[in-house]
Amino acid sequence: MEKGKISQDRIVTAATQLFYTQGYNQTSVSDIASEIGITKGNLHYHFRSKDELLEAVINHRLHYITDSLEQWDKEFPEPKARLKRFVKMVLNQESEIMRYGCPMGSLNVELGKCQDSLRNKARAMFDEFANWLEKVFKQMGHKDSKTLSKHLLSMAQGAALMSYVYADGKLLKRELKEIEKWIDSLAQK
Amino acid sequence: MEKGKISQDRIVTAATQLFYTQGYNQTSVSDIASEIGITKGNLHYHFRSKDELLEAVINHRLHYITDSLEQWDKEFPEPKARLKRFVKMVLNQESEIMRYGCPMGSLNVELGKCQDSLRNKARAMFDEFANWLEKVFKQMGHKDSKTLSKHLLSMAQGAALMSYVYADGKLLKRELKEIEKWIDSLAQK
DNA sequence: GACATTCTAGTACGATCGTCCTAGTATTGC
DNA sequence: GCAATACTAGGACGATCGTACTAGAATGTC
Repeated sequence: MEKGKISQDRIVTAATQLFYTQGYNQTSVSDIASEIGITKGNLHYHFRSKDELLEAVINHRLHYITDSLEQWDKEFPEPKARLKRFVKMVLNQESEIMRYGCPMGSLNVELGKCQDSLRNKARAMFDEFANWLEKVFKQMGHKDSKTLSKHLLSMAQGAALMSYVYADGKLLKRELKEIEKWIDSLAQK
Repeated sequence: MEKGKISQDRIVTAATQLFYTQGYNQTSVSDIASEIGITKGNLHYHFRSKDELLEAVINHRLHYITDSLEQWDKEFPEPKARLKRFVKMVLNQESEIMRYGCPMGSLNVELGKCQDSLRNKARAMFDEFANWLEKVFKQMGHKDSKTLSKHLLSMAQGAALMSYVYADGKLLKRELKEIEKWIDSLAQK
C-alpha cells in the first residue's frame, strides 16, 4: 500500500535484529540507520524516539507470535501436539539462541532494569505464550493450567539461557527432550 | 591491613550492588563513585577502567560462591542435602530475584552481547556451581553428572527468570518445590 | 503542470559517558 | 622529621549518544 510503510518496515526489521543480537542499550539509532543505508535524521522522521522504535519492535514480535499461535491452532487439534509444536519452535531457533539467547527472555532481562513501561511491554510477549499454553492445558482438562503454563515457559527459558551461556546446542536439545518427556507424562482429559 | 583495601572494597561492594540492580551498561562510574561519596577521579585511581572494575566485581562474586560451596560441603555430608542447600540459596534470595533477577544469570545475559573476554569471565560463575553440582551428582553415583548438573542449573535459572519477569515470588517457590521433588526422585549410590 | 504531502539528507545541539591529568593531602617507612 | 608512596578532589578531554531543526527531493493528487 503506502510507500511509507516500506521504509518503516525496513527500520523495524533492522531494529528487531540489532536489538536482539546486540541488545537494546548497546544498539544506537545510528547503528540501525546505517544498517539499512539511511541517515539518523531520516529515521527520526519515522520514529521520534528510540523508545517509540522499541515499542514498534515489540509490537512486531507480538504480531509474529500471535500469527504463529493461530497457525498452530489450525494445524494441530491435539493439545499435546500443540505443546510439542511450541517446543519445536525453540529447537528451530537453536543456532540463534546459542549465539544471542532467547529473543524474548533476553529482552525482558535487559528492559526489566529500565523504566516500568518498557518492562510491561516486553512482558506482553511472555503473556502471549502463557495465555496460549494455559488454554492448551485447560483443553487437556488440567485445573492448574496457569501453573503448568508458567512451568513449561520456565523450563524452556532455563534451557535457552543455559545453552546461550555455554554456547552449547546439545545442551538445548537435551533439555528440550526432557520437556517433551514431561509433556508425554501429562494426563489428558 | 592496608588502608587502601578499605576503599577498594567499598568500591567493589557498591559496584556489585549497582551492576546487579541497574545492569552493567546502565550503571556509570559516576553512579558508583557518588554512591560511596567519592569522586570519579578517585575511583579511576583504584580501577583504571570500568572493565577492570567489572572484573573485580566478578572475582568478588566468585570468591563468595567458592566460600559458600566450601561451607556447604562442611555442613552437609549427604549429597541430596547439598543439592537442597543449593535450592535453598535461591529461595533465600527470593525478594532480590523478583526485583532484579538472578545476579549470575542476568549478568551473563547482559555481558554475553559484549566482548568475549567479559562473557568468559561471567560464565566462570556458572562454572563454579556447575562443577560443584557435578561433583555432588558423581558422589551419588550418577554417570551423567555433567548433564544433571546443567539440568539443575537450567531449571533454577528458568525459575528465577520467570519469577523476575512476572515479579512473582510464589512462582519461584512453586518451581523450586518442583526442583526439590526432582531431587527426591533421584537414585542415590 | 502546479501544489501539498511525504520523505530524505545533513548537520547541530545538549547531555552523558569513560578516561585521564594535575595538584594537593594523607600516610608510611626509615 | 623527611622523603617516598598512596590517596583524594576536581575538572578537562574527546567521543558518542538521542534528539531536533532545516532545506531540498520525491511522490501523489487534482
